[in-house]
Amino acid sequence: MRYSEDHKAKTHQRIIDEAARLFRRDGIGATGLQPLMKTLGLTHGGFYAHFKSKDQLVETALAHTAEQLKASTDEIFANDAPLPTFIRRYLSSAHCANPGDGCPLPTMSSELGLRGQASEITDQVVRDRLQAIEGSLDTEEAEAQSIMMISAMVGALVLARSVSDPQLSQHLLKTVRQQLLEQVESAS
Amino acid sequence: MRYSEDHKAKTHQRIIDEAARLFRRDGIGATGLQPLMKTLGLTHGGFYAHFKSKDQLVETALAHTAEQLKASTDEIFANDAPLPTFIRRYLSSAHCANPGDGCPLPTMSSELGLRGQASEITDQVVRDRLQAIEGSLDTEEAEAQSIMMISAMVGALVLARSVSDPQLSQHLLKTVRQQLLEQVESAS
DNA sequence: TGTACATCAGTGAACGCGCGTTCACTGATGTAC
DNA sequence: TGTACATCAGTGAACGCGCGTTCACTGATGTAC
Repeated sequence: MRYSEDHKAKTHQRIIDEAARLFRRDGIGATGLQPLMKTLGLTHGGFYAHFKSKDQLVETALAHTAEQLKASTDEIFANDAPLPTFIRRYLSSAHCANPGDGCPLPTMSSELGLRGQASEITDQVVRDRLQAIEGSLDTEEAEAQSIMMISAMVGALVLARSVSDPQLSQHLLKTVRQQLLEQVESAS
Repeated sequence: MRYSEDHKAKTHQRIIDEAARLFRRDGIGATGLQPLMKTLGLTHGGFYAHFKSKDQLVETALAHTAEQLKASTDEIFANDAPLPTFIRRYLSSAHCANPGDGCPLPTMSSELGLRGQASEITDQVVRDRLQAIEGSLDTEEAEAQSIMMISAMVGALVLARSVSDPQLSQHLLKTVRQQLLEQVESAS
């Protein structure tokens, strides 16, 4: 069957989008190409009309996630007083409950650390975020503070997702959220 | 071949120790029973003389890790001014470089979150740590501060292990270490 | 003390399964004449 | 306008591989007589 001109490009993008979701939600290793393609209503053989290998998809999907992340971060930081918004969103129950649509840092640490080329994308994500936060802090020690904030946010999300007690999970999120917001307020 | 009386118990423990290491280093899913047993100089079939299934090993190994962790934490917190020691050890280059011998929280978040029974062990690990830190803080807001500290430490380790640039990695660790140590000093 | 037997931790081939990957094939549509 | 052909995204069976698990077997040692 021959399709319309942009059909292949659309399918290509659908694969990337779904992969970016599943890699973050379930991990790279636990995401099979067969289930991935089935989710899109396709068969697994067709995958190789779009990508050379799973590894190539991983890199593409990671790059796509990084781009998306930068765009949404930049959007937040284009406004006034962006830091409280960023903190509230990052440490929201929604972000905690939907790792597939969120930040890849808390979920993919172990798998990212091992990959050579792909983990350079991680470096850029971390540096971009640090710069954005640092830029909106007027204090001395802005750099150290931005590192502390990012670390606390990533750690809080990791912990909130790891524990099985929902109350403990929410308590961790809420506490770090409030502490960081206070810190931002007192700094301005 | 029949072995000495405590031979089986020793092998049993060797399996648990190695599994606890590999689960933290490579993840549960990525750790195969065949390579695990081979590392111990055994064949894979013998595994089932010791455990009913891989799942049972996972639970046993996780419980063992939690116990070990509690023991080493308690040891640190039995001394005077334990917090600086704990912070320095947790955010050391050695801990960062050897996930297999360290805290399971930064590496196993995604895999732990999905497991029912096993993730209750995680709850206990988190609560134990919080209590230990909280107890050695004399300030008001000791609870909130201990949550912030744990989050920052876990997040810093996750980030330091995720990035590919060693300098960035060390910088993240060092900055969070110094910030937390200052915070502890100023609180006492 | 010497011999026959029981024990059972560990062996290694085999099982079904899902993985990533390959490949001969399909068939609706665009193009050539 | 009608027909023959080329295209190529997607199909689905098949590949080797490592996984978790099963099972008939081994053979050094302890026990019974």
